[in-house]
Amino acid sequence: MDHQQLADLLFPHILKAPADYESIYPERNLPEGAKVTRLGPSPTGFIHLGNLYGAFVDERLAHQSKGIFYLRIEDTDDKRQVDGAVEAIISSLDFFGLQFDEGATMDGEVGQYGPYHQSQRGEIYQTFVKQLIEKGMAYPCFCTEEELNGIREEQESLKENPGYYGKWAKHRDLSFEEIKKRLDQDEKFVIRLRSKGTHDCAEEDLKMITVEDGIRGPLTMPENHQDVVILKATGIPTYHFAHVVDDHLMRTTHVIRGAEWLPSLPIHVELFETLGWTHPIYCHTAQLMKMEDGNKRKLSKRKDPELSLDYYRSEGYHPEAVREYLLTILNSNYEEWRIANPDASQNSFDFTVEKMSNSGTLFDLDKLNDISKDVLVKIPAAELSTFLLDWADHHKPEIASLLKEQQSYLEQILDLGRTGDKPRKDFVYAKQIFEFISYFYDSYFVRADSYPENVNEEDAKKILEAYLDTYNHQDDQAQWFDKIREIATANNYAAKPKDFKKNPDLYKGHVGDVSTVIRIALMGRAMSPDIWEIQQILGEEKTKERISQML
RNA sequence: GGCUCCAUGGUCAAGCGGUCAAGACACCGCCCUUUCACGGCGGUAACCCGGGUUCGAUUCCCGGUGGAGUCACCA
Repeated sequence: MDHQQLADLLFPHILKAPADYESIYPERNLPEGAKVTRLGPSPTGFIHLGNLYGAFVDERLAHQSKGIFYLRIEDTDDKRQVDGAVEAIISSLDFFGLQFDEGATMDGEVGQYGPYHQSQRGEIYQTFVKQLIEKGMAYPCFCTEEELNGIREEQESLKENPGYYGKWAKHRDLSFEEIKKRLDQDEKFVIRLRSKGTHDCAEEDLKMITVEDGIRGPLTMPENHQDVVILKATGIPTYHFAHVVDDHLMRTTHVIRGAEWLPSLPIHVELFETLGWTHPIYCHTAQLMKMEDGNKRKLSKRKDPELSLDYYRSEGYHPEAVREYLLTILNSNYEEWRIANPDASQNSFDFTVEKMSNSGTLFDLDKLNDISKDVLVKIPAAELSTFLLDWADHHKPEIASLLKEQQSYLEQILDLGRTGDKPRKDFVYAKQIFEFISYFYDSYFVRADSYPENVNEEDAKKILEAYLDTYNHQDDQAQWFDKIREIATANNYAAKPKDFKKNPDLYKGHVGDVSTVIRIALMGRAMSPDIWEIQQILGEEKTKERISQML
């Protein structure tokens, strides 16, 4: 078989040679040790936490080493394109603070290694495919879907491994004439790799390959033996081939991807070898798991829409909190570092792949929430109010207008109890914050909690009546509290909790119960910041009104 | 089913041949406090099983078991 002749027959329009691309995309001129990473999403419009998790590693590795972090759109699957998906991806990542140095952007492409949309790189891939055909390392395959299904069924009934390889590779050795005849009949074809891998031998004779994974250390597995499709009938490459060509030509040094890619690693290794290139350092990250029916399960795009990035946006999680959470599950020593450096910037943490976990991490909302509290408590009220307003604008327009009417009122509210050395950590995410402070707004004020058990209706009324009678909005905090004590004593509640604890039989309760009654009358709930401070913000009129309503 | 990865408390996770097996979240208790929080202190709770190697295995090796992933002209 004259391979050159076949190559020209198959790809007459390809005139460039691989060497041309090597010079168009030369080695990058970067400082020693600089890492080049990439994010390669397929534009289905759906990004979830797992994508962000991986993207974070890419970003940290690149920027920590003064390297390059770029965005490449892997749109080789024409069936799964979604309009506006690229924009959605970029803006979503930007929201969480991830910026690309190169690649696809809102305003087109930036960088010398483009195009960065795989759909626009057809000629490049085909040039390398043509070269493989010239060398006899790849061949056209005309099998239809039905034929392929037939092969698989036969393999299944024979209990042989499924796939296109060895004797099952029907079109591996088609003659030039046969190929030409099929081409003349306009038959559709794909290009397959002619794998050099072994398969029909004893288990112990299987050739193994060892790849040093950046996270997992040495990985040993059987070499690839499948004649995988590298170019689809549409002339577009499969992921495998596009990955190898692009990451070589774009001079990627580290490929960070999920563990679901582990099984196809041998394919990629063979492809790199066949093309005569060295592969980048692979870092296979652990997958984000979810607990379901007592079992862990990989986060799934279809089943877990609540774990899409949009979920965190619409709930109003602060991007900084999500980053902080991701960092703590990404690097096991991050939490420790954070405790030692409470005010340091996240970027000053020395991120390493060695400290990454390689077993599946269960997504833990409790932990995220806890971290979020710590992050939000450090954000000044003015900034927090901007964040809240921005969230409301996008997700709760009716609340947005309400909040905007009195912005300084909002800031006072958000500042409550958050100053001093023991600030309250009441806030978790925007939606929750609004619910937490909703009693400041009449239209959202609800009475959710009831009086403490040891205070009966009658006493509650007496307490509130006395409170209203003696209420003076000008009282300072001490004066105000003295009055509460008097009311407590007058109704046989201990003025000090300790007195009550010493002699529980002498009292109906203690001054705390009295406070709780007032709190519930004013705020509708048993949990809130300091009552006196709230009253100062609420104003005299509204305070009295809420108390009166309960009489 | 083949191949691959993984295996320490409920969850995340230190550990890398000798430890009373860290820490964080959650939970419980106590303290502080006018209440609610915050904070402080303390507590419950773990090395999947079986063989080796070794003076000694959570740690190394082998075999089970369990969980996960993957076997497309999807990425």
